[in-house]
Amino acid sequence: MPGPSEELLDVVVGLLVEHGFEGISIRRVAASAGVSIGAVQHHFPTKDALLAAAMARVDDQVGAQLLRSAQAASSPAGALRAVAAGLVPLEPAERGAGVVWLVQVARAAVHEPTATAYRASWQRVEEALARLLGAARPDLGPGAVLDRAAALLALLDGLATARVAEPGRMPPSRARRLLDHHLDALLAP
Amino acid sequence: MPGPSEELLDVVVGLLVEHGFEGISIRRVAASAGVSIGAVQHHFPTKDALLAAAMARVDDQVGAQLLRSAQAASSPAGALRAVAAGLVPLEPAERGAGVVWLVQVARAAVHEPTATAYRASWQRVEEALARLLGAARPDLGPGAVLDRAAALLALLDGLATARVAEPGRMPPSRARRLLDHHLDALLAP
DNA sequence: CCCCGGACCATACGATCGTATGGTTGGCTT
DNA sequence: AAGCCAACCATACGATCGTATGGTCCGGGG
Repeated sequence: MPGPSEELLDVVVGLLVEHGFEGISIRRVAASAGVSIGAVQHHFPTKDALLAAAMARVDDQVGAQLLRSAQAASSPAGALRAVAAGLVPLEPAERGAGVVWLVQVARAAVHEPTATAYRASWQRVEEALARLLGAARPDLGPGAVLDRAAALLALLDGLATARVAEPGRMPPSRARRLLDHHLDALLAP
Repeated sequence: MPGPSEELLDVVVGLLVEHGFEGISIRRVAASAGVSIGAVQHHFPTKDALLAAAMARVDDQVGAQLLRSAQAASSPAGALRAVAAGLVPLEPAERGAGVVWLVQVARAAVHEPTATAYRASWQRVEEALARLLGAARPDLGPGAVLDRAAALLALLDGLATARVAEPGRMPPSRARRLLDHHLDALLAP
């Protein structure tokens, strides 16, 4: 059961998905959560702290979800496929997570504190992908594994971007097909 | 020679690169351009019109640049390579265009007018890539051409995102290597 | 029983925002 | 010379912003 702070963060995430960073204000968060301005201030001293906590929360949730799906797989190749699929908002219900990722990475381009957090998170993602790919393709050298993991991550980011911003051009079926095609070629001996 | 409106738009783009959409206000644009608030209002009636015009301007500039580099190539494969390289901010000097693209696509996720303009633009980009790829690989069926063009565009978007938000993890040399590797495999018979 | 600290609220302050209004140039046309 | 129009400016209005301040409520430990 989430505490009151977590409920506030979920409200922030909801507003972030709907209106982006520009649409977020302490007053709106308070109103949307049904509390007063002071309540928000009580849990998070400044707006920056509130936004940072909200982004850290979704980061943790996504990371935990990826870890779970990877551990549920029976082979490194299966785990790689699961993690890759988890990084692209294929279903419309996953669009929220994709929007949060997109507005966060755009903020990282112009806001240094956001950038440091994002870089650390995505560095870990690339390393995880490389680890799984190295286990699934023991014939590849370590340099090739790193580069192909980075290329895979770039494709995943691009698919996520298209899914979020252009769902018409990139419907779920197409995203899935492009992802599977790339993974098939990547995992072929 | 750019008129006063274009100078204002260039100022907007500069602020966009430095601070994103959140850092843009009529007053800041006016101050940064060395004119009054009323001057900005005279050329663009509202803030939305100003932002839309600024994004349309960079869109036109990028499109013209891509068209030029494609026409300068001597083969469809060369044109494809040129267009692909032009869509990724490889050099640090091109980072500005990448930042504008990233903040624009993030805004498209939460702002419908931005989304419609972005979708139209990127739809044209995918079609151009597919046309060049179809000419370079006549052995491919039209469906395969479309899908591989979309996968290439996703990779380019992901590389651009990483170049802008994580220049440490994705230095120019690595982005170029990943791009060339993908294009080599794509253009191989 | 007291009281104390965390959770929450009401309100206020100064700053900044987008936009509206009306006036002032300065060059060009007729 | 007269007038017109685009370009530009100074200022003002109401709204919203982030944050600070001081109070109220209430459940658990002394």
